[in-house]
Amino acid sequence: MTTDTKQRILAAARRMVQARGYNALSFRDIAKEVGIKSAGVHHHFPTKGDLGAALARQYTEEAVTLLHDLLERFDNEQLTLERYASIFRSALVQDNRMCLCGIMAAEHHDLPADVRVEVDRFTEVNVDWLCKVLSFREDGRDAESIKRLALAIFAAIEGAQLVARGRGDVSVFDDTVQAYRSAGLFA
Amino acid sequence: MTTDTKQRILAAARRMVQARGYNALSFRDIAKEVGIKSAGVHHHFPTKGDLGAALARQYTEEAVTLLHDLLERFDNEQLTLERYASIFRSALVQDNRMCLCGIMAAEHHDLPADVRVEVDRFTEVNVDWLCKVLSFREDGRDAESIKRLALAIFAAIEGAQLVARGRGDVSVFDDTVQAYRSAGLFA
DNA sequence: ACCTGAACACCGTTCAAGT
DNA sequence: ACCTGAACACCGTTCAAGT
Repeated sequence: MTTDTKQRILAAARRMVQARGYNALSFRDIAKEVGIKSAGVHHHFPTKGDLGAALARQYTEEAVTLLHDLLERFDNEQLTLERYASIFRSALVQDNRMCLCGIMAAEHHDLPADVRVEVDRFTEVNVDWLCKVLSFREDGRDAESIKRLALAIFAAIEGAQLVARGRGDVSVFDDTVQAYRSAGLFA
Repeated sequence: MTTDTKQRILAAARRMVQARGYNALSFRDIAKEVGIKSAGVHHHFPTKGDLGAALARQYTEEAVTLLHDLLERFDNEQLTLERYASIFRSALVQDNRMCLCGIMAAEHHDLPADVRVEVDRFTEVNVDWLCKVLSFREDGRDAESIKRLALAIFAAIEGAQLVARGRGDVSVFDDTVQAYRSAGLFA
């Protein structure tokens, strides 16, 4: 049994959104890629909002397991955060794509409510994970201060990805993350 | 003599892009706001790319003079960077809008070449300005290190804006910038 | 359950035509 | 120079109909 239509729709849609955003997501383009008609796509995802929400949900789920694995083989903060940054880097390398939730955050105004919920959850998952990584430190930081720093690291990496993508140049991402490190934003 | 149609088109378009992005920019919506037909908008800006480029050019020009004034009344680094951050903050406060070039960076794939050029120039203007601010420091940093830090500060602030907008919460921006400061990314 | 064909009201864009 | 009306090929979406 081959991968079913629903999964192929999700895969095609994911690639489109990471490359061109939620607004540029087209049922007709998806249909062309999958080999059915656009009305057929609607059978699996009644509205564009349903597709977007499913997309973001799946994306966040994958992030959860990926980050879980990364935390399991935690050795030290620097290497772990380097691996974390390299996840965002790899999106840029793949045809200058962006984090699905990063690009969707920019389109906040056009997102249906249930898509927004998933975008928020992605941020939460990342911030919570970064909190865990940072709590390995022994600098007696309180939980609130850790949470703010975690949010800052997440925002900084999203920003590095956004600016590097705008320039169409991965080395901008590398330089920026390097500067974050030497400035002391993270280990 | 009142403001002419061309300027009113640019003003309406600016508001739309900062709220919903380049892709969501609609000639028919602009026409409705200005009080003419969509074909009339094309008389002033032949293509959507022409309008986008003019928009980004005007936006960057305004940034140039704004940043110039900010540098003229430079007193110390911390206050100057606080004023700088507050520019990006004010966009969020105005109906959760974004930096025009930030949101356009996310749409990089869909931008015509001449729009991309302007988005790049905005980044350059900001980075160059930050370099000047940072060069007031007396820590004997070389030019390359200053430039990387300037790029990092710009990317970090864009990221803070992006994430805060995604959550629809200005306080996320404030917390993040505060964390950048305590982490030592900037004074 | 899964998909198509045809229709709806929208796009950006073009172009001939009006003033 | 400035704008309109009408047309073009596109959208997302709906829905009745086919298998």
